[in-house]
Amino acid sequence: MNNTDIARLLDRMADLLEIDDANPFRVRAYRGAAQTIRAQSRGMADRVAQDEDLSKLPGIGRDIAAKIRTIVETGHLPQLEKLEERVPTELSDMMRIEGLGAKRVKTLYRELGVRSIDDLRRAARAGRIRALPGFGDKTEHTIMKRVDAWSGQAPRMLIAEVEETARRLLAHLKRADGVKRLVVAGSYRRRRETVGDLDILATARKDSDVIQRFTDFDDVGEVVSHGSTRSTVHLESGLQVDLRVVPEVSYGAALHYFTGSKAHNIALRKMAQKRDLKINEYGVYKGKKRITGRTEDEIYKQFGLAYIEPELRENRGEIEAAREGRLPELIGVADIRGDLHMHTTATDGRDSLKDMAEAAAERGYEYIAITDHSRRLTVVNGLDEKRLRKQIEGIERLNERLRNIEILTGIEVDILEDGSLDLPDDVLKALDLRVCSIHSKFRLSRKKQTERVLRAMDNPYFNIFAHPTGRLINKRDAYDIDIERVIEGAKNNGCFLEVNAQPDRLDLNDDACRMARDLGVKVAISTDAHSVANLDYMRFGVDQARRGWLEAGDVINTRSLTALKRLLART
DNA sequence: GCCGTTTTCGGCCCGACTGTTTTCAGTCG
Repeated sequence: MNNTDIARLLDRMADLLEIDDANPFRVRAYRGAAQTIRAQSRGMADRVAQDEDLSKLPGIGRDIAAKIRTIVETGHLPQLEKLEERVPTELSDMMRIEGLGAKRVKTLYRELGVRSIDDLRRAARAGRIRALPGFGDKTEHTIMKRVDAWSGQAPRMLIAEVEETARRLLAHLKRADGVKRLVVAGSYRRRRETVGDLDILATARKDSDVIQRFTDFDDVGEVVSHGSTRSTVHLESGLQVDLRVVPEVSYGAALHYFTGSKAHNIALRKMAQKRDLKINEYGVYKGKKRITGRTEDEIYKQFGLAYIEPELRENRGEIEAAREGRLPELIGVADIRGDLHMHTTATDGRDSLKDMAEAAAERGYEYIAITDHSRRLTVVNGLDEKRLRKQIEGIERLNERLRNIEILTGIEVDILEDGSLDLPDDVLKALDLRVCSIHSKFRLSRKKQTERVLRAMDNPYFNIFAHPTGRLINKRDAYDIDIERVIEGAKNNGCFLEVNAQPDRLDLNDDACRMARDLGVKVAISTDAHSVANLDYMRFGVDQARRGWLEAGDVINTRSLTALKRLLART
């Protein structure tokens, strides 16, 4: 049971309770707990195994903590199963259809015996829904449309995938009359690795046609709502986009409100309550009087807080840190001096050594490392000793010609099942740097996988552990590994961990970055580029590092070449 | 069901939009 599974069970519990007319605050408690769990990158199973007190997590008390423990230990939630005897569990699925909440689902069930999405489709087609109290022709029609378009859970999209859409949409909206500011808020602005929808905030004159322009956008598949200050659409791609329009004086408050996270906003709202103030999307209010809200900075100042970067707004201690003046000074893309993981045509890269080096120089880097795969990865024509030595010579020749960038010789060497590295020490020794990674035997036990890596780190030529958990977002789970022990192993051996900047890896994730920082282990942010274009992934890695509270000093490829070489020497 | 340096009981965010309603309930974020 991973966190998503546990959160899903709690959400289901909330749905069924709501249909069952339970106390609404009790329902909300389950939803809140599910949300907290989803926001954790560390597994609940892990915490339970460590015997941690789950009720320390926000929104999780004694009761739900015990339920989580039960779920982890048995895979079941007895209270949910009890409830399912009375309320069909599929009703919870029906609530995923937009426009259907607990009340309507309950009516459909009680009046028409509709208990699944298939039932719902049949009832809508037969025209039985429009006769129900509170329903009508239009509602029946929308339900039919949405049921037909229904494809199960809409997956969160990679942030890199939605960026292009966001850019085009903003460019389109910019040409509306009377629009002043346009910005994407929400998890996109917090730079989460995936986003569920896009939240666009605009400030505009009252008579602006920005909302009309929004619903007229080429890619719009369905206009869900269209009011005077907000509108929601679904794009053809399935992505939901919300636009909200507020007056200029409310810009800061609205930006803060719609950037979230929800947990961060709630924490701040509680601070406001204590001071007899109220925060909403229009400003900070004392009674009916708006006292601030033009900028986010003003709002934080109002509560005696330093400005908190969007990437930190997850209610993971950033408010306390802002109060005590100990927020990190987050790393930026401009701090990066080189890229330490990339491939060429020698293995599975698309561009030549020379092209990669020149492209890196164009991006202002002082150094790069060429790290093609090692021999074990035969499918990508991994380098054996002979071909690697040849590549080293090629790099030496190129270094003599290129003046503005230094190419480090390197390898992405496989960590074999027994923890040995895929090339002999005397070969590894000839290189400037070794990136080590796992590409096989993903399914070892946690103990074996962890020890495999720790043993590999004993090799004096192990520098950087690449994509340390092996996860591919939306495609493959992380292999089972004790990342805390791995970080400690890196610390003991003078090794580093990678933040792989590929948009579907972003591995280490934010929480693990923070753990590394807390344990005093530095990371390398690398693109693992397989083409010149991939070099631009760097900013996604930097985003993830920022979410993990990392400063420039925590990242080895912000160092000068001399300082970097000293770190790689493992002395 | 959660939460608490004023509370262990009594609060718990609220504004916008839609459709079905003659003044508002349901849903969403």
